[in-house]
Amino acid sequence: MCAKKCAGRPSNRDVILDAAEQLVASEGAARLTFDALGQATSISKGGLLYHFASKDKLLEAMLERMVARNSDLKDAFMVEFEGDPNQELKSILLASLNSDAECAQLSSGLLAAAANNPELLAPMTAHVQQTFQSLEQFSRDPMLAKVLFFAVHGARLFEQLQLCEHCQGDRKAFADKLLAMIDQQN
Amino acid sequence: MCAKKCAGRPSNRDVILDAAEQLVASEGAARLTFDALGQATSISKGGLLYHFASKDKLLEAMLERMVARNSDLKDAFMVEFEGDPNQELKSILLASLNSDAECAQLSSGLLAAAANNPELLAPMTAHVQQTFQSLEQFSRDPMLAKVLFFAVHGARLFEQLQLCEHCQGDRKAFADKLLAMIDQQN
DNA sequence: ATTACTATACCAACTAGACGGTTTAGTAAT
DNA sequence: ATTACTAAACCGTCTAGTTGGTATAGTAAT
Repeated sequence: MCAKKCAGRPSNRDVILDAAEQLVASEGAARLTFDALGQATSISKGGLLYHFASKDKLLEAMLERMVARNSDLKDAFMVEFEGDPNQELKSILLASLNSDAECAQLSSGLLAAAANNPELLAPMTAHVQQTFQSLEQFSRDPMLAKVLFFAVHGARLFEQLQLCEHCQGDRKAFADKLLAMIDQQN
Repeated sequence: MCAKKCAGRPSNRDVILDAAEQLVASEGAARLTFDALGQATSISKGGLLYHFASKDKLLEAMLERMVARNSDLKDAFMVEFEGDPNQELKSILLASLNSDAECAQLSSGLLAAAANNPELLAPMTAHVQQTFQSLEQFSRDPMLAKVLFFAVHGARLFEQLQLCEHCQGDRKAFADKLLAMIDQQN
């Protein structure tokens, strides 16, 4: 619950979540097990279960962190695009597309939750709906915004599943194309 | 192996594959088990294993049928867009977006394979690469083509995961927007 | 400075059940 | 005769979750 201000040893919570994402990306959501996770982190199953009382809780935590990171990234882009008439749209898109190496497995949580217990996606659905409202409100061409939003997430999916290799190399060009399309809308 | 030309009773192969897709969509890839599939189809485990000797074979079959259906749909659209300068691109996009109710769970195979054994996606990767070459070759603006391609698959993903509700209702409008964007490219 | 206490962060061993897959023996439609 | 199964028992392995105990680090009274 408390990471810094409380007594006790420092927590491995984020280490575990990182390993979980990595595991899903490399081996598939079905092999995200406490045993495998224990091997990857050198933490015993008991230790893992101390942090996440059940597998569902672990999946929830993965989703939560994913949303939080995305939100932080969006805020950062909002600053970068200050003054741009399409600030909101651009920030949402680039946050989702994000290129930070540390967030490379951002959608592992999504896939893992979908595989193990789709009901866990409910809060995610709410978040998406909120984003869609934002797109609707702040975009001159909402349908274009929707298309670009889906494009970003399609690209992320293909990248995560390694269905295409050059997605990474072209990510900059891809992002530039998205921005150009936004600016060119009439 | 033979569905029509051989003697014996008619095969339930496709019935099984349909149920498998349905199961993945509603319960998640992790609950795609022979037991659950047997319950859903009223076919015994032995019967299922008669058709698909292992789970990997089942997943392979799901992917194969998915690709085959997509290919057939694309051919149908190629006829529909005969003479259109963007025939290829439009056909590829609409085939993937497809709206046939019977193919509603087209990407279940993808998610199930990704979850259980990512290595099974290798043929899929090849297929995607081929599609990308086609896009590169037949599109005036390949980057736009790529964006739209990802948009279609992003929309499919969100629909499959039920991350947004109105995707279905808006699918026609979404498709029209894609086509308009293709025609408007300069 | 020592002692006592508390909260956190684990570990090792175990259990009950689920899962993929096999086997066997038999049935039914064509 | 061939194909397409059913039914049911069975097996080894894996998995989530439990239990009961231990180690570490900070807190606070003495």
